[in-house]
Parts: sequence; structure tokens; C-alpha cells
Amino acid sequence: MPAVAMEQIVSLSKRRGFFFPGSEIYGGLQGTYDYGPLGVELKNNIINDWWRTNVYERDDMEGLDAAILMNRLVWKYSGHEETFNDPLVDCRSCKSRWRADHIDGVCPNCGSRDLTEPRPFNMMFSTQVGPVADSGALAYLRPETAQGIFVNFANVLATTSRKLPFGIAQVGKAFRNEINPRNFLFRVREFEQMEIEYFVMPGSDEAWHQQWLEARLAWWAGIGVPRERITIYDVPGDELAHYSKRTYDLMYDYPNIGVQEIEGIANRTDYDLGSHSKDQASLNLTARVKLNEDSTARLQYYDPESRRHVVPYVIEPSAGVGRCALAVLCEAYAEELTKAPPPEKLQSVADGLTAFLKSVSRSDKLRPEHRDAILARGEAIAGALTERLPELEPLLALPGADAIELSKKLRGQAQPVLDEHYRTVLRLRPRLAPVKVAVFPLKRNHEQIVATARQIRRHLQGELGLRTVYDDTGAIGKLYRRQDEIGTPFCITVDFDTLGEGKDAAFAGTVTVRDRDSMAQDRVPIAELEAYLREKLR
RNA sequence: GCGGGCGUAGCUCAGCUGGUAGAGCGUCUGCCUUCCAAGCAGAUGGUCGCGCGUUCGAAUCGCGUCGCCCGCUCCA
Repeated sequence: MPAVAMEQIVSLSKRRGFFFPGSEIYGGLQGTYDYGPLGVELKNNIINDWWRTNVYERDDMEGLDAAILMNRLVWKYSGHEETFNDPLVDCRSCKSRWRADHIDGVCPNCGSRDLTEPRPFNMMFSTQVGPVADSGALAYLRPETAQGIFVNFANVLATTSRKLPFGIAQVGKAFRNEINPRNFLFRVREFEQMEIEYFVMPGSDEAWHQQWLEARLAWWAGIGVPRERITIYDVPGDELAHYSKRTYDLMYDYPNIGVQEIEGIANRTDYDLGSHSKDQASLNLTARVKLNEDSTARLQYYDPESRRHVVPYVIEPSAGVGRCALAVLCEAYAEELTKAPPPEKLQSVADGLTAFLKSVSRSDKLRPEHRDAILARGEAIAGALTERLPELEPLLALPGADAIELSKKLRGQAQPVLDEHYRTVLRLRPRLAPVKVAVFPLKRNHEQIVATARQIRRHLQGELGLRTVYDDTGAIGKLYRRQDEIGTPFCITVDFDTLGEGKDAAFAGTVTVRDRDSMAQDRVPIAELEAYLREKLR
């Protein structure tokens, strides 16, 4: 059961240190999030997996890391200065928004003349290069990393002797002054992109578009977002970006915000290489490009077979790291039963839920759609209360639920049962887990147990390079729960048997390795830990 | 950016019609031969988002601002 509400992920993130709202102590800065101790590990793991899959495991890819600041002309010829920059007005009567240059002081929707002043709206963040802020110093923070690849096309070609088809991969920050950043990590103003520009012979672009679609779906499945959880949106012509001939959007069904894009796979044709080239008239471009009088290069490729110069077509799979991390977390999230609660406790929650739902159905304070949503979810939970008890909290967070007095009582009844009989677990793929192994002493004030545990921890993180934590600040059950919550796949416990002081002397020199998902335990000799973990963490 | 709702300890919330804040959980420390959050004892933690105003006095009223949520918009 993946997350049923975004609040579950938001709350876990804050509580355990995945993501924090940016600049929080000064009241925040809309559209920014900071990656905490666990978030940065998850993010790095995602990026590394993407890089390994797309660069190391293929033989047709190169990497690149271009500057965020680029010559302003890049954005002139890429089309961003034009398409990311509009004067907008809002209609105060019907709340619609229009491009000021498209209407004549009258709202086309309702005919009202009550419009706001035109405001220039630029999706690109501007800045100055150099200390003098005159117009010649204007620069932008890149709104996509792709342009860094296009302007380096000739450099990469010259230095690697690549033949078509080949691709260039890049991971880096991009910045967009979104109208309305919202939905946690989903729409932010500063985000990290994982982008590939894959250059192919014109005419082979459609086949390669399909191949990349399949390759990308396979990657998502590999990080725990299976094919059946993704829908493919074949973007209709009138919604395509200015550079695209065809785009597949991969869509994930996030809790609360619904089906949303997690990756775009665009056929950018010869638009970008053509746009950034000089002598465009001689290049047989198929894309309509702005006349370029500034570029010093022809971004083309000499095809030895046809003995002709061609401008390659480009297939662009482009995904955001934050959105990816969010989808991975939602998919991995589970709250599940660990030991059956006593029937009488469950019954009192069931009664509380029944009373709450009855109160909801009678209430005249609720908007009908809110009432119906609460009732539908509530009845589904009531139908399988033992398994779905963890969904009570999200139910009570639905709009309108807090207007019902009984919601507080119900929460109070459910909370202790949840605390004691359920666990939160992130079923992350081990290679994405922020922490790979946790090491515990069974008894924290026993000198030798502690020393052994610390030593194992040091070894795993130092020599094996596995992110490992040591924790002795609670009873063993609590320590396991803490690690479950952040997705640590393995917990190692050092006990009296390890020291040869237990009941069975044969256990000397061994530790308990406990599996996150099954909660099963293995007794493993310390000397074999490395092989054991390497096998399981693959 | 527009409209609606909201903003009290790390989390979930209480604090009614104004008199300078509480609970549960969490976190931390000590004790316990303690393997799945259940013992005992103690501790930390909030200038009630921020600012201005009304008032003898504001978490509680008004205005502004920042942030969050829902809708319009957006599209990695």
C-alpha cells in the first residue's frame, strides 16, 4: 500500500530529515526545499543510479556538466527569452489571466474592463554578470540544463569521435520562476534535472523515441516505480513546447495532487542544434528557427556513409530529481500491522469511526463534495479496519473533517493502537536507501557489546563504503522501528551471544541481521558480514 | 498572481466570548542479560509565523506581510 496522502510523506520528511522548507527560520522562501541528512543521501542515490544506467551501462553516452550561467544569446536563440517572457493581466471579475498583447483592455471571457496592470512575467530568473548592473550584464539562471548540452555539441563531438547515434547526459540545477510553486517538492523554483540529449540521424528519430520510452520505463521500474503505476501521455500538438515535434509524458499518480508528470521524453527535432548554428539556410533544417547572426558554429555532423553533413535530430528524456524522489517515497511508503491489536481496542475504534461517519452524514456544515469524499473513504476503511487503520489520520485530514467534533475523539482512540501495533516502513530499493545498515548494541551500558557494535559500524562505513548508523538510544524494538521508517534495509544487533556469553557458545562471533521487509533475522558471523551484505544490497 | 481556508513545542492537537500557554507522542539522560515502539526515574523544548495597530492588558480583535493547503494557472 503506497502513501494515501501527501501529508504522510511531508510529515515523515520533516520528522526524520528528508526535506525541509527552504529558509524556514526567516519565514521561508516559496518554492524552495532543502535536502536534509536523509534527503541528500536519497537524492545522490537516485542520481547515481540514473548516471550508472544511462552512462556506464550503455556504450553510446558521454557525460557533461555545463555552467548554470550562460551567455544571454543562448536563451535568445533557444526561444526561451520569447516564450518564457509575457506581459500578463488578470481579470478581476472572472479571475482569468491573459497575455496583455493578446487582448485589448477587455476580458475576452466576461467582457469586463476591470483588469490588473500588465505585469511582465518572466519564467527565467535574471541576474547580472559582473558588478555593474547595466543592460549588457543581463544573464539568466538556466531554466533547463539542455542548452548546456546543445552549445557543447561540437566540443563533445570533436573530443570523443562519437558517431551517431550517441547521447550526452547531464545532471544539474535549473531555475524557473514558477507562477505558483506548490505541492511540496512537486513544483519548485529551483530543482535538479537529469537530462539526456540523444542525437540521431534524421529519419531514425521516431524509432529512437520509442526506444527511449522503453528504456526510461525500465529505469523507473528499477527504482521502485513499476510500469503499471505509470501512464504515458502522448502530448497533443497544441500542448507541445515550442521545440517539440512529439512528446511522451510519463505520469505518476501522486496522493492528493493526482496524475502528474514525472518525466518528459521529447523529440526536439533539429530545432536546438539548428537554432544555435550559423549559416542556417545551408543546413536543410526541418524546424522553424530564428535567424541566427551571432553563432560562430555549424552544429552539424559529417555522416561518412552518405558523405553528407547533417544536423542530427534529438530525443530528450528529462526528469526532475525532486519529483522522482517524491514518487519513490510515495511508492515505498507503507504503514502496516505488526501484531494484532486486542479485539476490544479495535472495536472501540470501529465504534468511534461509525459514530464519526454518522455525524458526517448528518452534518450541515460540510460541503456536499467534502462530505461524500469523507464518507467514501471512511466506509472503505471501516470495511477493512485492521489493515486500513493507518488511513484514519489521512481521513481526518480531509477538507472539512476537522469541523466534525467527533474527529478529535476518533483520533485519540486510534493513536495509541497505531503506535503500538503498526509500523511505518519505507520499502525502498536497497541501493536507494539513505542508510544501508544500522548497528545496535542489545544493551547500551555494556562496555564490550557497545565496543563491538561501534567497531562493526566503523568497518562497514569505512572500509565497505556503506552508509551506516549506530544507535543505542532506545530499546531494540524502537530502534528497529526508527530504521524501518527511513527505509534502512538491514539492522545488525550485537548481543551477549556475540561475545560468547549467551546460552549457545556456537554463536560467539556472530551477530543478528534483521531484514526490513520480512523482519526475519539471520545469525551471521561477523567475518562474513561483508559478503552477506554485498549479496543482499546488489 | 487571483479567490477560499489555515499558521500554538520535532509531530498531532487543546487553549470558549482578550488577562502574558498545556496534553499525548517524539527527542535526550540514567536504571533494567531489553530482539521488534508497552518498564521505572528525570530532562530538553514555544517571544503562540512575522510586523504594525486597538487595549491597562492579545495566542485570542483589526490591518499588513511571509508561508502552507484547496481551486484557476503551470508542465521536470
